[in-house]
Formats: sequence, structure tokens, C-alpha cells
Amino acid sequence: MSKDTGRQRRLDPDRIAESALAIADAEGLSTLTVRRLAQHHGVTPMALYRHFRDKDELLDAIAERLFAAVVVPEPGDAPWHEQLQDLLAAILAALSPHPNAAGLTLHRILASEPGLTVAERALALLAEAGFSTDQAAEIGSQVIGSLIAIVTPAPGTTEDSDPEVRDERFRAKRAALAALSPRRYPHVVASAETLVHCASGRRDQALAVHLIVAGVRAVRPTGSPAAAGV
Amino acid sequence: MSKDTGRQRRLDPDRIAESALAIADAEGLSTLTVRRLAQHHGVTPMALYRHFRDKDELLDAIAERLFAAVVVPEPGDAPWHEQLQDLLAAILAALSPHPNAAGLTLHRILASEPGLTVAERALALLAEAGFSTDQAAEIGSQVIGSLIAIVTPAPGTTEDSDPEVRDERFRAKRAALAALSPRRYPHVVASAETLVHCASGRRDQALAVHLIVAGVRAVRPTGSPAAAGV
DNA sequence: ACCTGAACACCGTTCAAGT
DNA sequence: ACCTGAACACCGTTCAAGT
Repeated sequence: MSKDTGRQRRLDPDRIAESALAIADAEGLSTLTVRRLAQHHGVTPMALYRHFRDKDELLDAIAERLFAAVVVPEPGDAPWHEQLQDLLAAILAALSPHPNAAGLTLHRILASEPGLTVAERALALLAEAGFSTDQAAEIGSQVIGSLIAIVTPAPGTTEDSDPEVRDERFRAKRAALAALSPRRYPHVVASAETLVHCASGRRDQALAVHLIVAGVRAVRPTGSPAAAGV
Repeated sequence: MSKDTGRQRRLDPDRIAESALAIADAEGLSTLTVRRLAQHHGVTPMALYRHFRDKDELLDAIAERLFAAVVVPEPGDAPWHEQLQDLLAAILAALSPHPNAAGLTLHRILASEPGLTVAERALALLAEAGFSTDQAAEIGSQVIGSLIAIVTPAPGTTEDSDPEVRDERFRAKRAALAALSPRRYPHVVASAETLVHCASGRRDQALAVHLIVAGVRAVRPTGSPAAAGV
């Protein structure tokens, strides 16, 4: 084994953020503590503070990783709304493997280079659609927020590693809804099964993206812009 | 002073939840601790556990208060989408005075009577629109999530009581965006001002509701239902 | 430069008592 | 029935040392 092969410090920001995300994925964001993370690296809690100023900066790094995983589609000739749909699908594809951590991205998209790349592409498409810069900012913020809402499950649904505990809570929730008065809450009782599914993150993502894009198209200013796209 | 006038225990769940919401409003959800809440009532932390099983049940009570503040419009003769728009506006009106606590409602709408009342009305309108029970559940979940996204500001924007500290952070964020390369992020830089406004919760709520309702209308099944509404 | 160890000021929560 | 007091097992973070 030569000395320069695999030469790297035990700790670096990337490896720390990676393992932090893994912990959040496996056991929930609330179990991700500095002390637990340090223990996972066989190190004192304070060792991590050489690489992150505080815990919030660690969470920033996780959000950055999530945005970096978005495969932003190249600008093409398709209508703006099709390209927007593809971009939203790409964001969802990056976030949905990490439901416990996805919420971190909500207010951090402008705080890292990968996030800015995603935001820039979205705003460009909205400008192409004919929205003013202000409208594009408003709508872009709303759209990213809706996307996070799609992917973020109720706390405690993904966090328990024991599938029995999860299933138990699942059944309990369904039973609670089924026990409601069908006279007072007929639609809630009728939709109980699907509502519980939605609460645990198993949403129809294609429908949700469709709904978002359709909404954006509908509020588009009527005067058609110089750019392409129906 | 007669004995039966104003006779009530120092602590009861309603008063506790009320003051808890006030603390969250004033100084942020992260400063709402059991110990701080107890101190506010001049009582030992454990005294609160006579009225709430744990902190999560306290948060449930706050969410219930928020849903209870929604003035659900009476069913009327207007088209379903107008009634839906009014319902969403009513929810927004109840949540937006409490941006720091609004996020609590996301996954708790089915956990209290006032929340169920709101959910039932929304599902009824979606059924009237012609959606199946499953579709209505999917779409209703998505809509409530988007609403929360409208009202929830970036953490730290409302939490600091000092307006100087808030303004300072505000300026810092705007400056950071303005300092970006206009070649790489032209649209982000152009929208910087509005993006920062949106991040701090000052969204165009009417536009957002319009976008949501328009999206719901667009994904509506084409075969028009027996019920009224264009 | 990178990590340790002890300490500080907090958390939510349990348990056994008090009145 | 309602509240207290002490304690437990945690937090994030500071500071002063170690190598």
C-alpha cells in the first residue's frame, strides 16, 4: 500500500453530510444529532465543529446534496410547460428517496450553488412563459413549496425502523378515521384509506405535478410572449 | 367576591394552548419549550403534564386552535371552484396571523374535530366537482400542503423580536443574491428582491390561491358530474 | 491542523412525594 | 385532584488543552 493512495482525512464536510443524510433517511431527522453523528464517525462531537460552524450549516450541506442530485434537464425546443413539468419531475426524483430530509430544502434553495442552478432554470422557464420577474419569483416560490409538500410525509411514518410499529400506527390512524360519524364526515370516512396513504407520503406524484403545472399555465398572462410555447 | 365567580383552575388545556401559541407567535416555535411555558404560568414544568400527555399533544392542541379559527363558509349555490376558493381563503385568513405555528397544521388536519370539519368541506366540494373519493383525497392533501407552503416563512424571519436583527438578515440575504454572477444566474439576480420577500412569508396570497384552484380545475375529469358547477 | 475532555446551559420526561 | 422537587438521559455549544 503506497502512502498516497486513499490518502484523506477521516473527516471532511462531504463525508459528514453524506452520513448525516443516511441517518436522517434511516431513522428520521429528529434522531440526527451532532453527538450521534460524531459517534458514527468514531469521534468526539466537537471534532465536527472543525468542518461546520454549527448544526444549521450541517443541515445546509444536506440540502445542498439533495439539490446536487437533481438532474436538471437541458433547455430544449419543447413548450415551456412541458419543460417545467420535466424539471419538477427531476426535482421530485431527487427528493423522494429522502422524505425525512426533503423538508430541509424548502428555504435553502437560494443558499447553495446546486439549488441556485435549479432555481435559475425554473425562473427562466417562467420568464419564457411570459411572466414578469416578480410574478416568476412569486410563482416559483409557490411551486417549490408545493413540491416539498408532495414529498414530505407525516412525521413518524418513515422514522421508525420497525415496520411493525409503523404498520401499527398506520392501522390505528385508519381505524380512527373509520370510527368517525359517517353522518358528520361522510367524505372523510369514504376517503379514509387514501387519506392515510397520502399522509404517509405515498402520493400520486404525477397527478400532483400535473396539478401544479396546470395551475401555472392557468394564471399565465394572456398576452402571449415573443418566446415559443403555446 | 363570591366564591363561585371566576372559579377556575389556574391551568387548563385551553389556556395552556393559547399561551403556547402566543409564545410561538412572538418568539418562534423553537423557543416554545415545556419549561418556558410552565414558567410563563408560574408553575413547575411537570404541572403541565397533568393536562397534556406529552409535548406532541400540546402541539396538537395548538393546531386544533388554528383550525378552529377557520370560518368555514356555508355551502352555497356558487360553482364548486368559487366555493373552494372561498374555503382556501378562509383557511389562509386563519393561518396567516400565526406563520410560526402554521406548519403544525400540515399533518394534523385529521386529528381534531375542527380540522375534520375543514377537511370534510374541502372533500365535499371536490366530490361536487366530479372527482372520485380517491382523487379527492389526493388532491385535497396536495392543496392543504400547498396552502401551508404559502404561509410558512423561512425560519428566523418572524422569530426575532428585534426588528433590527431581522432587517439586518434581510439585507444580508438580498446582498448575497445581488452579488451572484448575472451571467450564470440572470433570472435569480433579476428576481432577487421578490424572492427574498417570498422567503420571508410576504407572498401574494391571492395569486397563490388562484394558482391552486386553477390547477384543481384543470385536472378535473372531463365528464361533467350530475351536480352543479361549470 | 485536527482532535479531545470537561463543562455550561439547556431539553423532554420519569418517579416518588407532597397537599 | 393538582402540583412540587429531584433526578435521568439527553441536547448544542464554549473553552482550554492536547498532539
